[in-house]
Amino acid sequence: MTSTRDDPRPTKSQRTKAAILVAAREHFARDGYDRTTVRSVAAQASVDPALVIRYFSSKEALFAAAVDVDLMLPDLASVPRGELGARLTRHFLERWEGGLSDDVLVILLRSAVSNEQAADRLRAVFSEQVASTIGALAPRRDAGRRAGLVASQLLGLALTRYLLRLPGIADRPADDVLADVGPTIQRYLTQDLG
Amino acid sequence: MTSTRDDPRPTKSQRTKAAILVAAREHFARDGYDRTTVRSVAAQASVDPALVIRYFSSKEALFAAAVDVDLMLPDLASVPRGELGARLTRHFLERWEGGLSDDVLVILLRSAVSNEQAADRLRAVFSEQVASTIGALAPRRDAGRRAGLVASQLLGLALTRYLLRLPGIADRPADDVLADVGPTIQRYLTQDLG
DNA sequence: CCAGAAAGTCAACACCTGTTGAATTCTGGT
DNA sequence: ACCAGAATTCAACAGGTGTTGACTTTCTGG
Repeated sequence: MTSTRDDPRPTKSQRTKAAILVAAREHFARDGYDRTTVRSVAAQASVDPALVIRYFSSKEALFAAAVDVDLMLPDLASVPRGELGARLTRHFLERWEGGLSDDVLVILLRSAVSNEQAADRLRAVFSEQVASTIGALAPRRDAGRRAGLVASQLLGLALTRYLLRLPGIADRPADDVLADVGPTIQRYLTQDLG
Repeated sequence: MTSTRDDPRPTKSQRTKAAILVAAREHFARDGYDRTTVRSVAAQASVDPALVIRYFSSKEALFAAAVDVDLMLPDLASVPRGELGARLTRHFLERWEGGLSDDVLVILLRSAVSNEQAADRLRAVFSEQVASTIGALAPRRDAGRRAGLVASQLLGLALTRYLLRLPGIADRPADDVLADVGPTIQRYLTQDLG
């Protein structure tokens, strides 16, 4: 055996497993679930296709592993009520735009649109992370409604800006977009709803 | 020859061609471009796969034909300025929700996310139809910006409501959604922008 | 009634997919 | 230097894809 446990340096197989995961994220993000092939992921990780299956059992399981995500939403409870919209929107933009970011969000959105399993996953992330965070701010009765509205605007922003790259929204600086969209989110979070 | 022209009853081949198109729209809408197979479209149209190719040359061309769409945007010039948001949002919801509707919008959005050709097409529809309609209302300088914002919210609504079926937005009556989202669109269309 | 065009089918191709089990190479401990 | 066991590759499978060209059926005008 190479090491029983607590070896700080990851074992060889752990490292290639991680490399496969990185390559998989890149491909899933760029091409979506269907167009991503086990062979292309393997090639990019400089590895045999069979190894990908050996480590992850199947393409579906590889996807599930690639998309295990934490939105890292800020704690909105400590934010002044009047800045909620701007704060949440900025966080969202940074999470998408950050060069360091794993491409997990792109993967999830791109794949969820044509893959029911991915859609399940996204709905789960949404209700566990977004809806519950917002639930902490609003009366229970409104929480789902507000969360849905926020999601419709923020995911719409991601869709048009990062996936479709629509002119008029994709070609503007993040700060400008923030200034326009932030107030909408603020309204959805705090405004009286009929 | 069966008829030179202006025969009111479509010829046989025109009818099966149309049937293929209907089947194709249904499959592209439900499954997206990649998962839709020429064979399954042919089967649903009760026709040989080869015929699909014979009539449309290739799967890509079939897709292009299936997605040739007219948003049928209302003429916003005749709408009172204060009702623009509600009017445009209602039109949009009806266009998606209408049982009679061809599934063209679902197809376009679902496919555009993972298919660059479809994305081109959607950007074209957007700039030719949405951006120009809005351009008629706003100063040229703001038009692109407003159109982008409107698209981000309306496509986000479609995404979360019809494709992802997020709870909190998909399970509410259209009128409720209209009441919440309409004012946002109104703001994007008419409000002063910094 | 029948030639010829139109409409549609058949069988096959070349290629690509996820996945498998056996075979091979690599590596660390004694 | 040896060798167990981990790490990885090889070759192949069964099934599905878009597309093609030759063939057959169906229709129609003279």
